[in-house]
Parts: sequence; structure tokens; C-alpha cells
Amino acid sequence: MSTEPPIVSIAEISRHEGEVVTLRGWLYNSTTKGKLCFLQLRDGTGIIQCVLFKKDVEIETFDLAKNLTQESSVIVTGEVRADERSPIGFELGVRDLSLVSMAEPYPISPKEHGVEFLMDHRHLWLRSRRQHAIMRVRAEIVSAIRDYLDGHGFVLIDAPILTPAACEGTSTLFETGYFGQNAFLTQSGQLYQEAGCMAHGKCYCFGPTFRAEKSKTRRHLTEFWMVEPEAAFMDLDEDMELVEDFVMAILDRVLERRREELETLERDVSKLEAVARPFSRMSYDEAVETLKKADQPAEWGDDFGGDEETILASTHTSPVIIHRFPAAIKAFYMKRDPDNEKVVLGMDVLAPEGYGEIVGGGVREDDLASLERAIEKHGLPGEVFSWYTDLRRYGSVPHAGFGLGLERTVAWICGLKHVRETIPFPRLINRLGP
RNA sequence: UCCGGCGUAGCUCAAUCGGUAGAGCGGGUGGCUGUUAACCACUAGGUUGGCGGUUCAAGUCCGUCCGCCGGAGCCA
Repeated sequence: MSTEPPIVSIAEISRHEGEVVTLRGWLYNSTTKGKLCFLQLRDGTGIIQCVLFKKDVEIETFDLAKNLTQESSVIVTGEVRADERSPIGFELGVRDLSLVSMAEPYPISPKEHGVEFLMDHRHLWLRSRRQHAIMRVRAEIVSAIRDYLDGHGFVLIDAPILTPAACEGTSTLFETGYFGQNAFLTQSGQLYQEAGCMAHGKCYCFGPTFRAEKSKTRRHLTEFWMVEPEAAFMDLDEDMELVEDFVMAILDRVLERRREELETLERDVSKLEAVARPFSRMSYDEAVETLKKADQPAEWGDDFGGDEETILASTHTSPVIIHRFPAAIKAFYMKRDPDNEKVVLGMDVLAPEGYGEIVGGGVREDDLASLERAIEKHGLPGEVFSWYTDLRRYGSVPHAGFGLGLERTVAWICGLKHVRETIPFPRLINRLGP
């Protein structure tokens, strides 16, 4: 009386050496050598080569193996054998093979494809090795973010996605209707976190954010994910310490758990391992001086573009924190530096290797009169911000926080040129599908 | 929105000075007992992005529209 072989995943195949097991998955690639057939089987946890000799299996089984199309779904039973020639150290000696579904001719061949074609087939592209690795790193980063904040006393306070007005006056918002009135997709949950931190001390939100800017660069998506911690009684120095600790925790976690994926992506891991605290702190004034020395046409009062960010970060192997920007180029809610009224207590974190700004944050204006002046000066509708100014009426305290862009962080850690590959289904200025 | 580049087979690309549209991959058929993007042979596959113009002749030159890529601005 024989028992059914256990169903196992490729990731745990090494625990079953010498045993007969059943794998369920999709045909990644195959090749035949006459009376010998190799099937590369993918199950989501890994890829293993399955080998069939014509003499060892039923003729129907061999014919099926020979005729399987790329990405056909199958159930395979066979013996797990150690083999030096295998990239994962094992292969499966097939005894039985059954078809779940024969795939139609698969559009994505193992050869090169253009970005547009691949993006049109994003739902299928996600199955490929590189995209699979990127999504796993992304998931690990998300998990590290949640674990860090949950473990450091930050309470998850979800911010709304539908909002009545801009969080920051300047950026373009996606507009939609809401039972006869105008509504907008959120471009930041921060204002709501300020309410949250007055209730919980420390809180965060982590969700999608929308910007209708017509940006066409490797750093921009119209829909992206941002994590935004906020803490009452936190000052700028503490904010910078928090972001440093936070980024290091994310990086350490990926290096600890996603080495294999980084290898698949051919990421130079030594560059990530070289990242160490403390991150350099550089004031905006110093940054402008640095740029001038590098013969950049930087003037005090200008915001930094991509090239400037790259220059500022290029002399460092770790992220660089730039702080105290001119008030005129920053959002209305930022608190002025009491030592210099021309600048605000804000900070940006620039990732190394030219990945640019991954974090923006700082101390929020906690004085009611100053905040109301700023709202008016930015031409924002005071009525829709009355709840926000209320936070300064009822027990206002100094507080600070930041927002970290998930996709830019994923791009940096994975070493990707463009953020469009860091999110499962990217939304770009000229892409809404699939 | 602005600047630059590109658009040829399902995919990635080639086509000399304006002169018979081609290759590799993928598909199909056959061969092969150790392949790793296998290889070999045969085979099918085209309104050269659309419209208009110049010319004996346009994939190639001109105009225009559409689409994509890269960059700028703005930002995470």
C-alpha cells in the first residue's frame, strides 16, 4: 500500500533529497534532446530542472513533456536528486507528469524585449526572474518598515485617500467627483498623522499617494507608496536620528533576508554593505557651497534638481541628510528655524549612487498664528484646513515626522534605473494599464 | 509643456547614395541521452505607425498627426 508523495515547494526541496515528491507550478523553459527532456519548473518559490528519460516514463508522459508550451501549468512527481550541475543543487527525476492547463503561445520569450512591450504585459512579466526578485525585495522592505514602526511604539493611523483639498498647495492633484462636490486623491497622509500623533504620541500611515504632475523621469510615478511616521515632541535632530535608524533597519533586513534576490538582480551588495551611520548632515547653505565648488550654477534660494542631488550624494557612500531649506521652496506647514527666519526646520534624505531624494520631512509649524499666516500666504482655502489648525488650538506641541518613498527606496536597494519596475502595476503619465 | 531620439514579421533588430524588405528569437514539422537564452535542418509569417507630398522609383527625403523612449521642470 503506497502513500501519495508529499506536495512540496521548490524553496524547501533540499529537505527532501532522495525522496519522491510532487511539485506544482508552471513551465518556465524547456528543451528536448531526443530521448531526453529537460523542464524548468517554476512554482513561485523557486525554479528547478525536471529531467525525463524516455525509457523511464510512460510514452504519453514523455510526449506531453516534449510538447508542453512555455508557462503551461503542470503537476510533476519525481525523485529529488542532488546534482552539481544545478544552480540550486538539486533536480527532479520525473516519474509522472500531468497537465493542468496548456498555455497558448507565450508572448514573453527568454530573449530581449523592449520596455513598452513588457509593460503592456506587466501581468505576465511579473513571472520573470528579475521581476519576481524585485517584488520579493519590495515585500521585504514593506515588512521591515511595518516591523520597525510597530516595534518602536508607532501606532498605525490610516489616512484617507479621498480628500477635500490639497495637503500641499503646489502640486497637481487628481480630481474626482464626490456626490456633487469636488474631491481629490491624497498626495500625503501627513496632515492626518499630525492629528494622529496628538492622540497617540507616535503614529504612522503607509499607503498609496497620488500626484498628477506630468513628470517623465526615472524617479516618478503618478501613484506611489509612502510611509509617513509622525511624533509629538520630536525635534529636527531627533527626526534625523529616527530616519537614520529607520533606513538602516530596512537595509539590514534586506541584506539579511533577500541576498539571493539581490544576487539575481546583480546588485553590487558591497555598496549596500558600505552604508553606515551616522549619515552626514549637511545644511542647505553648505549644500549650495558644495555645488558652487563643483561649478554648478546654484544660487541660494534654488531647489535642487536631479543632477544637483547626485553631486551632493556622490561624495558619500551612505545617504546624506540635507536640512534647513529656504522657506520659500518648502510647504506651508514647515516650521521656521528660530535661529534663522529665512529657513525652515525641514530635511531631505538623498540616497547614494544617484538615487536622489527618498525622504522628505521635518518639524511642523505648531504656532496657530504663524500657521494661519502661512495658509493665507500660500493662497489655500482656510475653511478646509480648519480641522488642521484646530490641532494648534487644543494643546499644540512641537512635532515632526517624515515621508519615505517606497518605490525610490526599492529602486535604490535593488539597484534599478527606473522606479517603474519597483511596483507591481505602475501608473505613469502615459500608462494606466494593465 | 519644452528639448533630443525612435517607430520595419508575434518579439529584438538589420536594410549602403532613394533602386528586388532580411536575420536571430518565438510558432510549426523533423533530428539529437546532459541542456541551462541548447543546437541542426525545413517551414509559415510584412498595409515598413497613420495621412498627405516630392520622385521614373520612398522603409529611406519633406510636411503633419499618433505612439513610445531619454532628459528638463515639479517632487517621494
